[in-house]
Amino acid sequence: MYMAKRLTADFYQKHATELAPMLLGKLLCRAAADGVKRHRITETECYFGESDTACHAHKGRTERTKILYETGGRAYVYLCYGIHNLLNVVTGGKDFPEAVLIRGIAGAPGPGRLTKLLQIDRSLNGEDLMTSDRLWLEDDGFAAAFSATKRVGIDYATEEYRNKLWRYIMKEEV
DNA sequence: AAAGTGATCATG
DNA sequence: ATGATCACTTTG
Repeated sequence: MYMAKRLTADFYQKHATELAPMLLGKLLCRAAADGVKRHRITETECYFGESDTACHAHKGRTERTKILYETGGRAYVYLCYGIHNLLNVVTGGKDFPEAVLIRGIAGAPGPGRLTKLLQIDRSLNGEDLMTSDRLWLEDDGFAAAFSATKRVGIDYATEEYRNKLWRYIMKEEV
């Protein structure tokens, strides 16, 4: 048996392209009034650098995107379509913008649904996942099989980047 | 298929 | 100050 342990700095400093599939099967942990809830991540998607036309930072550093340029291990939460809070994990080294969008957890498919369930909103933007007592990630040794597909909802990106297989979906447990 | 909803960013 | 644009979800 493997004790769940919090993910640490060296893990988050990998590139988003490498880390996105590794986040599948990890536990998204959220402190609530009635205790800590843990949810297994089932779907992720990565956004990688200013050259990625789907990445929020593709037009450079702004007030909203500056968190993406930080060293990996922070949360990037933003409001999408005026309604949904979307949770990303900032990855990689300092001054290179990249992140992994958490698109689904067990029992709550959809990036907007899971944040509603876990009550994650922009007050958690910038949260340090390595030290926070409100939001963090753990590894309990679960190894996930997965498939890679194209990202969704990014019609505005160039064809090259629309076609990247940067969405990772965990296969059903058997 | 289309609305709902509001922060963000570029433009004036 | 204003307007276009969205990394979605729900409803019909």
